[in-house]
Amino acid sequence: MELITVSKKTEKHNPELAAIFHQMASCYRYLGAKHRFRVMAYDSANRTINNLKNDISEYAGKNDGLHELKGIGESIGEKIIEYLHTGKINTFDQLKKKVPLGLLELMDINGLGPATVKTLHRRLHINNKEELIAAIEAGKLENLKGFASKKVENIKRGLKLFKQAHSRMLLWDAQRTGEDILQQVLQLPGIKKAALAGSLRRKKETIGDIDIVATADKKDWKKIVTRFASLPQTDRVLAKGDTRAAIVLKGSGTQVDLRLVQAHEYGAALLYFTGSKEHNIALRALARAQGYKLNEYGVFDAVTDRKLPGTTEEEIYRLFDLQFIPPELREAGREIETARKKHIPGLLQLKDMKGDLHLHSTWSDGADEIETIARYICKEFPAYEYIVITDHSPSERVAHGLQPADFTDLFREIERINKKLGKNLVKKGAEVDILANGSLDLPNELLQHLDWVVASIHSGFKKDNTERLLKACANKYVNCIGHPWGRLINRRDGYDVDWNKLFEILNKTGTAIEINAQPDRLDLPDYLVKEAVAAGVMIAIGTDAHALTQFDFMQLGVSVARRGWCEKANILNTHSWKRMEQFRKIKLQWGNSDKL
DNA sequence: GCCGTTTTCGGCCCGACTGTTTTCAGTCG
Ligand SMILES: Nc1nc2c(ncn2[C@H]2C[C@H](O)[C@@H](COP(=O)(O)OP(=O)(O)OP(=O)(O)O)O2)c(=O)[nH]1
Ligand SMILES: [Mg+2]
Ligand SMILES: [Mg+2]
Ligand SMILES: [Zn+2]
Repeated sequence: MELITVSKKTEKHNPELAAIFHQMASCYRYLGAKHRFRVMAYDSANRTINNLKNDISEYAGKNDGLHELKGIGESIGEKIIEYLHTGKINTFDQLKKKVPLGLLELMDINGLGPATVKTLHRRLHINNKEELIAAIEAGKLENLKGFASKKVENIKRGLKLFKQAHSRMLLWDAQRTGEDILQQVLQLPGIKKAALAGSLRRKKETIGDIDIVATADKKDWKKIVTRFASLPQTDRVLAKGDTRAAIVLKGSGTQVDLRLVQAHEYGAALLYFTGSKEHNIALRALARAQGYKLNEYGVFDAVTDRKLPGTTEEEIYRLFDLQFIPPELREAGREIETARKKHIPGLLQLKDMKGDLHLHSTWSDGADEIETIARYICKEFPAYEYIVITDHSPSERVAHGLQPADFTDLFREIERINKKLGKNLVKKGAEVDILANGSLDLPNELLQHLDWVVASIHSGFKKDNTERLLKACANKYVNCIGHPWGRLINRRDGYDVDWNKLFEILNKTGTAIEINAQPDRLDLPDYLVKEAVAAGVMIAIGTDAHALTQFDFMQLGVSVARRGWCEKANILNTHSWKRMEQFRKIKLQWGNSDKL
C-alpha cells in the first residue's frame, strides 16, 4: 500500500470553461463574417478543452503547458489564466452585453443563422425563443422583408422541433439504422455503389445523423433522389436537389443525408463526406497551398482547373504526399502532420482479437449458461483462444453477485466444460466490486485462484474516485480496471478521476485498463485511450456481454481503440493466453517484491 | 482567434439547396 500517495483533490474547470468558449464562438458568429476565423478559434478551444486528460489548471501551472494544446495560443491562453484566477472572462462579459444569450439559442434552431436572428433582433427586438413565438403568433413577421410564408413556416417547425430536441444516437444504434437504410439505397435502380460516411464511418461514440455517399450515372440521379425521398420510413423531406437529398425518418426523427456522384468521383466524394469538417478544411487548405483545389469531385489544378488522375482516397492523400489516414483518425487533431511524417500507426483490427476479457453468465446476471456461451464462441468467434467468465461479486445484489463459496462449483463447471470442448477456452475470472473504501468485494484467498480479475466501481459516482481505483490497482491479483470512468452515454457523467495518477500507477503495478465495449459505455473513451497508451498502460477490451448477441460489441471496442490510435501491440487480448499469463506474473512479482 | 518542412505575417474550404429573390444571401453539408 506504500504506492498510494494522497492525490490532490481534482479541480473541475473544463466543462464550464469549454462552455464559455463555445458561447463566445456563437457570439462572434452572431456578430458577423468579419469574425469567422475567431469563431473557428474559439470552437477549436472548446473542443480541445472538452477532450483533456487533466483539468485545465494543471496545464496552466506548467511552463508552456497551455500553448502545447492545439488551438490555444496567446490570447485564449490569457483568458484561461484570467478565468482560473477570477472565475470570469472580461471579454465574455463584454460580449454578453452586445449579444443577448437568448439569441445564441435561436441560432441553434435549424434554418436560423446569424443573419436571420440579427434581423429578428434589430427589427422586432426579439431576444429569445419565447419572444419569437409571441411575435409569430402576433403576426409580426409577416410585414418583415425577407420573411415570406415558407420561411415563417420553417421557423415555426424549427421552434416546435427544438422542444423535442433529441440527443445524439449511440454508435451501435446508428450502425443498425445506417445498415438498414444503406441496404435500401443499394436497391434503388441505378445505384452502383453506396457506403456509410460521416461520423458513422469515423466510428464516433455518438452519431448526429446518417450520411450515405453513392455513385450512379448522372441520368439516373433525379429518379434516385425521388425514390430516396419516398422511402417507406421517410417522415419528412428536408432537402431534395440534383445531387443530394436529406430526409427525416419516422419515429426516431433521425436525419439521413444522401449524396450522389459519378463513379470516377467516388474517392473524392467519400473523402469529403467522411469528414470530419475540420479534417476536410485542413486538407483543402493544404491542397490550396500546393497549387491544387480539392472538393468532393476530385483534385484540380488551381490554375487550369484540370482534374488530376486519382479516384481513391489513398491516391488523393498520396497526391499531397500524405500517408493514408484511416477514417477513425480524421478529426481535428494532429493526424495530417503525422501522415506527412509517415508516422500513422498500423491500427488494431477486429481480426487481431484473440479473446474476450469481460462477460457474464447465468452465474450472476448474464442470460446464458457458460456452456452455451462457450459453444457459441467456438462457432461464431473461432479465432478466440480464450474467454474469461467475469461474473459479479457479492455486493452486486441486483446482479446476483457470487458469494465466495459459489466459486468452488463455478471452477468445477468451467473445468467440466473445457474438458468437454477439448481445449482451455474458458478461463476463471470475476468482476470484483471496488467498495466505497477502495477494498475489494472478494478476499485475496479466493482471488489468487482466478485466471483474470477485473475490478470496477458500481457505486458512488458523484465523488472523485481516484483513491478507490489506486487502491484496487495495488492489489496484486487485480489485472484490469473495468469501465474506469463509470459514465453512461447520454445518461450519466463519469466520476472524477486523476487520470495522470491512475495511468502512472497502472503502469507501475502492471495493471491493464479496460475499454468496455457496451454501446452506452465505451469506457475508456477514445481520447483517454490515447493518453493511457502514451503513458505506457496496456489496454484490455471487454464486451461485458450479458447475452450471446452482445459478443458483437467487440467491434465497438476495437473502434474505440482505433480512435485512440492503438496498434495491435497496445491491446492485451490480441496476445496468446501465454502472454496474458506473463502479464499477470509480472504483477504478482511486483506484488511480492518491495514495490519500489 | 491560431498557426508555421514555404509564411512570425498572411493565410485559415468549397459546393448544394432553399427561399426569395430579379441576380443572390443565407444556411447547411
Ligand atoms: N468541406 C466541408 N465538409 C463538410 C462541412 N460540413 C460537413 N462536411 C462534411 C464532413 C462531414 O463529416 C460530413 C457529414 O456532415 P455532418 O454534419 O453529418 O457531420 P458528421 O457526420 O461528421 O458528424 P455528426 O455525427 O453527423 O454530427 O460532411 C464543411 O463545412 N466543409
Ligand atoms: Mg453526420
Ligand atoms: Mg449529415
Ligand atoms: Zn461492471
